[in-house]
Amino acid sequence: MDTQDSFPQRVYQIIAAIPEGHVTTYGDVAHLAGSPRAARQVGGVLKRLPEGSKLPWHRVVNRHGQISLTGPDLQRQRQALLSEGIVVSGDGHIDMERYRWNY
DNA sequence: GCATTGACGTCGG
DNA sequence: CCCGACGCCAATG
Repeated sequence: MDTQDSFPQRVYQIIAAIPEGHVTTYGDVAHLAGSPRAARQVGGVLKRLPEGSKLPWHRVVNRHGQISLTGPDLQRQRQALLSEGIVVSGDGHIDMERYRWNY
């Protein structure tokens, strides 16, 4: 067990705390993780997510309320969000005023 | 330990 | 409103 609350581990906990049907931004997660300027790192960590992680990484979008991913990954995230009852445009636009969540 | 990368954010034109 | 450039910070090689 890693008693060290390293950055990625904190990110995991924060994302795991996002209620279903809601989303948050990389900047918010980074801020909650203790580094408000490490928004890139949040994405970097999620990109290299270890296999088996059940984290709802699809509930994390950029501050524009749009999915930052591209290609098949974008569509995968979009489908996941739709499955949670979140309305997502074909380009990945989400109504942040309605779904944005923060601790 | 150094150099490169990147699922972001903010500013300027 | 759209595009380009810079900055930030931690992970990865």
